[in-house]
Amino acid sequence: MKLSTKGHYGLQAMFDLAQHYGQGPIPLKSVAERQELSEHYLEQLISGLRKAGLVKSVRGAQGGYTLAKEPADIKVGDVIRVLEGPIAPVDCVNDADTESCQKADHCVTRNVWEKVKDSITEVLDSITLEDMCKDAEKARLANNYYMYYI
Amino acid sequence: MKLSTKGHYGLQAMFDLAQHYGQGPIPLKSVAERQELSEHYLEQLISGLRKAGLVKSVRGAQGGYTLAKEPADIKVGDVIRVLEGPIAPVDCVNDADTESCQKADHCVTRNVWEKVKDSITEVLDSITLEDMCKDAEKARLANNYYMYYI
DNA sequence: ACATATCCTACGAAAATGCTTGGAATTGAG
DNA sequence: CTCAATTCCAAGCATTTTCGTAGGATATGT
Repeated sequence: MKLSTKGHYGLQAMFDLAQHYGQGPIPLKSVAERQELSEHYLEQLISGLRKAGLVKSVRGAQGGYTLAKEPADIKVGDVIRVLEGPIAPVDCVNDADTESCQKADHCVTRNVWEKVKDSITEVLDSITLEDMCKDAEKARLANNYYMYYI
Repeated sequence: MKLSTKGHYGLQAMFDLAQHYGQGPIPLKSVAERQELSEHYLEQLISGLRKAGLVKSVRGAQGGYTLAKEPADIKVGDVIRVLEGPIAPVDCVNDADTESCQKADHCVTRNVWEKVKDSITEVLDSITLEDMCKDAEKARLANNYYMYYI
């Protein structure tokens, strides 16, 4: 039940873009530096996100990437589905899968994975990039408070 | 976010043992046949479950495996943790991981994975093998009903 | 004695992962 | 116009993981 680095790093990158939303195109180099990730590898990940319509790119000098929609309109689930494929612990609970298990109707273990799938989906689709930015801001304020009074 | 076949097949095997609980040791060969899995491969999976104390074995002719506890006392989460390792989409939300991310305290993406972890754990630990057996029985009855009246 | 089992170790093919490499195309700034 | 910054694209590649298979040793009821 592990996420690959695609989903892991990719969400970090999208969060970074969300934090700089409205500041024009952000070069991937700066994202990679802040998030301490390989720029070339990030490039591959963000390529998929662009094709999926989640980010927009501006080529050439002073170019970079921006979110294609407002942070409030991008769910973590949207990002993860692009980078990791369908959210489904086993193939037989993947709706898009044509040749799923014949026993599907009366398969009890399948029911377990269906519940897990629903549960993960619920969490990922309930969090937007804006939510994450607000969390970050809260954490920042809490940290300042701490530093000031101790 | 995929489960490996270890967790997938392993849970099927445990469910099979649960359905035959109280009938003495069940040879792996019969489990493998019913669940349509490789016996040799299942052997490796159940070996881990035995070492973890979830199943007991009886060697020799007329031997086999039985659950070490009642189906009601074995949670799906127990089985999955043995077969798949800690339930944690990324390492930095794995409590057992010593060298987790330094930024842990103020990492916003980490919070997302923490929520996902909690959500999966909640589901897997809320279902016991007995629950699965009851579901199977319900499905069986519903199916008979259907076959009888149509 | 023998058939039926568990137990154990090792091997191995195939796929996925996590990048790196190298270069082409685009474009704003000097 | 030139140059540096940047996206875009395709391929390669080492490592790890996955998903088993193979072969045999050990135990035990009949």
